[in-house]
Amino acid sequence: MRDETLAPVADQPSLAERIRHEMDSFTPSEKRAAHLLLSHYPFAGLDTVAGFASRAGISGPSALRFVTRLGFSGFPDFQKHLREELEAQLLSPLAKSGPIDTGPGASALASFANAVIGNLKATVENIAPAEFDAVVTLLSDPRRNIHFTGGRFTGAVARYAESHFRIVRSHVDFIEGQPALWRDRMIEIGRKDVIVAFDIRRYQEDVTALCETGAKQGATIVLLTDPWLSPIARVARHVLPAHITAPSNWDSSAGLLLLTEALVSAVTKRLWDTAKPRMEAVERLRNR
Amino acid sequence: MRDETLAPVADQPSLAERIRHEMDSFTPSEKRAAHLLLSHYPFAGLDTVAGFASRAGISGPSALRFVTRLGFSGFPDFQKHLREELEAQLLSPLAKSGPIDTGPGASALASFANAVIGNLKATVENIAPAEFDAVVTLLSDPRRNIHFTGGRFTGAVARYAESHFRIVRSHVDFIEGQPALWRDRMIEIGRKDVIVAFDIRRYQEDVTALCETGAKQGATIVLLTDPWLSPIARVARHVLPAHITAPSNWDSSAGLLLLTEALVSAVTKRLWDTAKPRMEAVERLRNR
DNA sequence: GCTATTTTGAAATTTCTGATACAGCTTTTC
DNA sequence: GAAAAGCTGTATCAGAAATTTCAAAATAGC
Repeated sequence: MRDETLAPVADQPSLAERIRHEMDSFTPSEKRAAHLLLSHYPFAGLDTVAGFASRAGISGPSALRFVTRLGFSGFPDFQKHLREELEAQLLSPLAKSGPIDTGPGASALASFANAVIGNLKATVENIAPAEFDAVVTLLSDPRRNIHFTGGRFTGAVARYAESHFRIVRSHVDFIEGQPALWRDRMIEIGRKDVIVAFDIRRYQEDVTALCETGAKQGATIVLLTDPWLSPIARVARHVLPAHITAPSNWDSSAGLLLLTEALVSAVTKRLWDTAKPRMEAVERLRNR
Repeated sequence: MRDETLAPVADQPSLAERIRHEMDSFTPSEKRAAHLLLSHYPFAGLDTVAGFASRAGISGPSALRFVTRLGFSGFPDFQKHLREELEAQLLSPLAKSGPIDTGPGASALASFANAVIGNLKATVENIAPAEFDAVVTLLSDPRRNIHFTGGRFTGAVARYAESHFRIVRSHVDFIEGQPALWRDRMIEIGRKDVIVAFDIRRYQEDVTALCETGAKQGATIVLLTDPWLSPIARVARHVLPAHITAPSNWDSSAGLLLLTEALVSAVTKRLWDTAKPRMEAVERLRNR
């Protein structure tokens, strides 16, 4: 575990923080429950057990075990805590530094930007540092092969990731989503491989199929998705959810890009001794 | 079709207001319920019927009658409304505007995110609304052909743009940066064409060459670049600069993505009458 | 590759909650 | 001051929700 930071603000450590810190000690279904709760904190937890469980993609009993593990005597006790925390938070004088430009005259660009910024904050706050670090460690392992893939829109983000990682380290490639293009490549996927998949709602079946096939062959799956979790979460070792809703007819991938860039940055630092010469070599090739 | 998420703006009068307004017409026990609810709004209402009733000093049935009178079909319905109202209020952009967590123990992800958010704000503030609108108008002209292109990293953002615009309107394509791949296509480029180029520092000569060739043949160039301006700016009609510095060995493209998504959003709205059927058609093809 | 351990969900069980019927009480009206 | 109308609470019930049990499935350990 890394930082032992106490409450960043004045209030007592919220349940959300505790969950983030304990994230890596959770079982897979507990992690799912935790992700759901954190991504819609704390409202997801105010649902019924059955509702919460089904939204998290787990069974009722697993949801119960999750709250028991957090130290509550039962689901009602858990909900009571959430309500009280929420009330305390809402009644506290929230320091609200204003957004860029409020008011009806705000330009379309400015209000769109505000929404995106809100997404980025929510995304960061809902990701456990331990989970992020675990992914950094995984992607920094030079003995692993890293494969990036994504859906029709997220594919571009996957490419963006690949174009950076390709320079930082070796054994990096991009896999097109369409099954016809990866079927034959899968024979080489095994325990040494890591598949980093980008998949947000209107989840794509072909990407899911790719990950399921990979997982079956022993590959480690890292998933960057939305708070509702792509079905790939079922087979993923690590899940990093990003908020994507925007005042638009389209979802925003800015959160995914943020995570991607943060991962690139962290892995580059971690592998600096080997990454630096590689980056210099690339520069030399470009400048000739 | 995806659901049309509207901006979370001017919400209807909250339940609290309605209760205050109708207070006079309540029976004595209804007034007790109302007072409790208003004095601990809305948390008191999230309790069980029995809990709410006993705190209000009334019986269960009276509490039920109270919520029925407010127009809800039952207690669960009433609670659902309260939760939704609360969530909408808490998640409104205002609540998310301070910096994330600036302490020394802040995670790497959080401080990276703060830098990116700073970039987004700076980007928005340095772009003239008129310039942005002009680009929207240009990209909304159905008689124009739109070509997207970009460098080794920004190319992914250009692809992202293309994959959205391709659905919203026709005559959209992506041009690979390498001259060998576009030389022959340039013969078709002329006055009716728009080239949208993404280019940030370590400016790529091949992208510059593409734009210069296009400009010479009468195409309109739109450039998304960094504040130091790619050389393409000399031939560009419109320039949208984005801040890109981050606490990393790499630049951040988040500002470019923000501009891209804002453009997609604005053009989609502008062309809604024709974009909607196109989007529906794409959905239908995907779902077969 | 097999066993021991952990994790998980379907089904059964228990608890509790929201809803209702009805009788007593209070207030209003003539 | 009596009857009618309205309001309220007790007792009860039906249904839903939380919880427990237990066997299957997955995982880890050797």
